[in-house]
Amino acid sequence: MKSSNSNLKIDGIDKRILRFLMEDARRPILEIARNIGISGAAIHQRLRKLENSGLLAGSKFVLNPRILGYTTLAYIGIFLDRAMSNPQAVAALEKIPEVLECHYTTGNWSILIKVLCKDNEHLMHVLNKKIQQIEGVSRTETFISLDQQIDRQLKI
Amino acid sequence: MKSSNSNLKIDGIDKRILRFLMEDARRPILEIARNIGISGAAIHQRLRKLENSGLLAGSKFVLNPRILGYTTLAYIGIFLDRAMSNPQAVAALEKIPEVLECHYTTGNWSILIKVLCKDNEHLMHVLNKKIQQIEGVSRTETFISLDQQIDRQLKI
DNA sequence: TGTGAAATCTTCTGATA
DNA sequence: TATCAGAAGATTTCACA
Repeated sequence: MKSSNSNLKIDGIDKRILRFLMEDARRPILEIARNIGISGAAIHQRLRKLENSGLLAGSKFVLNPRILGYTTLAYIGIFLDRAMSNPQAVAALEKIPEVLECHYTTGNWSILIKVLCKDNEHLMHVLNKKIQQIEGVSRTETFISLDQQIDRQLKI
Repeated sequence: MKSSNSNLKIDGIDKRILRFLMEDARRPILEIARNIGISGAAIHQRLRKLENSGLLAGSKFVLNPRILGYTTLAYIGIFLDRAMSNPQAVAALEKIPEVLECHYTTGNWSILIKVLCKDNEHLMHVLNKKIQQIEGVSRTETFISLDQQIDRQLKI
């Protein structure tokens, strides 16, 4: 639960810097500086401020899973028997590499997970041989993403 | 639908390079080179190959939304009246900045979306005043993420 | 696929307006 | 918060094993 105490004020220049870097983390600071019209040192200083504030949570290379043959994305709602088994269930899910996200949620299920598989057969295998085998898992509901239309970050 | 024709072969060195950069996109190539024990030029060459293959889909700065006061993450299943209204519904969802993901899915709903809001009140507002107002939306089911336990990319 | 070397550009820091 | 300037380091390309 990373959070910060700093009374963060981000102005329009901070936003422009962040928008550049949210699109391409490797964009040189000097290039952004030339675009915005201030010095590289100023951007450097602002980025340090933003980092200290905790707003900058890091940077990532993004892979296209299709190139590796991963074409089936699904969300799975999981019903657990007892509240007791939750942390163990999460620990078991963490060991399954196909599980990319895991949320405790309000509503019908105890847990909602996002899984990425090569194809439907692979998804079936993960469901039947891995997820259903976890102690405490009583029932699951699967929603396959037929097409992802939006994928973005918080707008700043 | 980005995809590629290249017959991609990634070896152990490619994987090590990618693992470094998936964790921190701004890690200098030369530093990775020293870690792995090959020259910077070789890494440079491999990265170009990986980029041409389409596997590298870019890089992103990651923000911590909590710092900006966004603490409520939710998934919302949407029932649409007619299949006809789907593209219009997606177009309308795209205009709502709180909507970060949108999937056509199998199962009960037509669409599953992920929304990020400041708090429950903000979420209520987005639900009642924005999402429910979209033509064709008949009913929604909301699942608030109480705690996200896993958040990662495809393991390579 | 790999390397070293050279040119160019970037990052980072410190002094200062 | 901004600037400039300099040192250290990174990127990129090329000729070649």
